Amino acid sequence: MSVDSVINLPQVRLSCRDCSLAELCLPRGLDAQDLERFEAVVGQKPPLQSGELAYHAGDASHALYAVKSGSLKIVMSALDGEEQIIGFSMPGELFGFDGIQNGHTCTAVALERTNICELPLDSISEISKEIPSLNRELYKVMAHEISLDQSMLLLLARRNAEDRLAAFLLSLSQRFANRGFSEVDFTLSMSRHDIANYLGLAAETVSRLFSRLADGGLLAVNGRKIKIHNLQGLRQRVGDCLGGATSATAG
Amino acid sequence: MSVDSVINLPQVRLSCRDCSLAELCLPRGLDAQDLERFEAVVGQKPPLQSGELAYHAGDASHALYAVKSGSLKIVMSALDGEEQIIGFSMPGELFGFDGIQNGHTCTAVALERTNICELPLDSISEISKEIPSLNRELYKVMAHEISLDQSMLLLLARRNAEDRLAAFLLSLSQRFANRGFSEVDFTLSMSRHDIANYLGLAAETVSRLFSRLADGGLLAVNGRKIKIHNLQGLRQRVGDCLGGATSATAG
DNA sequence: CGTTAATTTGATCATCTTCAACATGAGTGG
DNA sequence: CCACTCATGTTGAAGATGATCAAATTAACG
Repeated sequence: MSVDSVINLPQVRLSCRDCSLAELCLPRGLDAQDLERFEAVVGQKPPLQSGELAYHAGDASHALYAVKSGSLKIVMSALDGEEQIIGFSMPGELFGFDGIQNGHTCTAVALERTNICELPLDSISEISKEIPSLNRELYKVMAHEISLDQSMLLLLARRNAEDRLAAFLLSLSQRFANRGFSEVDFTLSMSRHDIANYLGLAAETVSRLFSRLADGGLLAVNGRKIKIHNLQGLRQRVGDCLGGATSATAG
Repeated sequence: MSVDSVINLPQVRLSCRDCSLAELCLPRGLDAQDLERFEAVVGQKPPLQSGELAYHAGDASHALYAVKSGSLKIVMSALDGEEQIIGFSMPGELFGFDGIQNGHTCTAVALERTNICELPLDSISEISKEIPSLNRELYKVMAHEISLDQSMLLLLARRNAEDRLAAFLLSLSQRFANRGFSEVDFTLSMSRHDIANYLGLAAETVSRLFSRLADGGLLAVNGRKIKIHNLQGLRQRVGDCLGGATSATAG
């Protein structure tokens, strides 16, 4: 799972140029010169242990974050204590968009040992004035986030449990593939309970659906280890549901 | 319902300064001088009749839009033809954020006779370089859109049918109030079918829920005319669900 | 005023939730 | 190395919520 490409010293400046995720991350649109200026404002946070928070709902939001290794869940809490997982963030993905206005509306929880880069909003805002392509890229990333959330609305409102899980697995598969990992053979970093919450289902239902998909020969499940045997079949089962939904940036 | 404050000539330049919705709309953060520059790039489209489109999924996206009067639904289509209403846009609200990147992912349909202002992306991008407060405001509006979509995810994933409808009505009530209309007495511009689609329910269920809420004495329903008798009670019924969810900008 | 669309209401059915019991597995301490 | 515990996951059975099908009623509009 580890995608670290640098030694993880807390708070060191780090080079996006040397980062294996640069093609997926915010600076993907920048030329060498602008990239250098961009790097100068990027900080690295100490690694998060599983269960630790990158930020908490209610915190003032002073930065965006990029996942360098590991993964997180982005959780929105209702006033009555009910929680909803809004998305999962994987290496190369940005998170922290929730409540750029009035402080965070979500909490970001590491699902495993996780390294993140910090992009202070002030600095970003400052340099994006002078780097139009960065400004454009930021808009794009936010518009993308909107599209993903909206695809997720369609999934929750119109699809049954099995379609939702299949779409979720396909999304993960796609995201692993984009990062150079196997698209048919991966390990989930989130619990059944987290998957269920994300998909608006009960954990028991998710468990049953995994069994059913496995019985159907589409995939093999061993705890959190997934082997997709029939990617094409899985795609067909999802139907033509989604135009690529289920989160690639979140928060 | 009509909030027109100028005569509706197609494509005329119009004054945001004279618009009764200025406080709700994008230019709310601008001083007099910047407002003038902003106005210069705003165009007005010919009024849309009920059922007409502001844009269609697949169209290149070359503008953001603001509702001047009337209302629209923002609809996302899955490849298999299934449709999901992502939000409803009311006067003073912006829409058209879907697919700023690769063309629109949604279709915007007028629910009644509707006037909209057009903010060409090129011009916006141009002048926002020179008006930092406009740039900031744009980010805020998009971040707000993300928060709303995410609150909607919580609503769809975790709340039952009655809570969803109550939350929807409260959201409308709030938005009418913000626009100077009664918060307890208003007319829906969307059909039961549209409401049901938006809330991930069947139209029959929505109809039954209206009856049930009316039987409970919380409100009176007469077709699309709603009279809320017990706003506080409605709020309690929704519980502490939402931090203000259910769409104020969409698309 | 007649025709069509929208809405309401009823009855039945399916999906998914809930409750409960059991299995598995990692981690701890004897 | 094994027993114990707590967390996580699986499976079964019953029940509830909301969907679907069907029919009746009302509203909208030319």
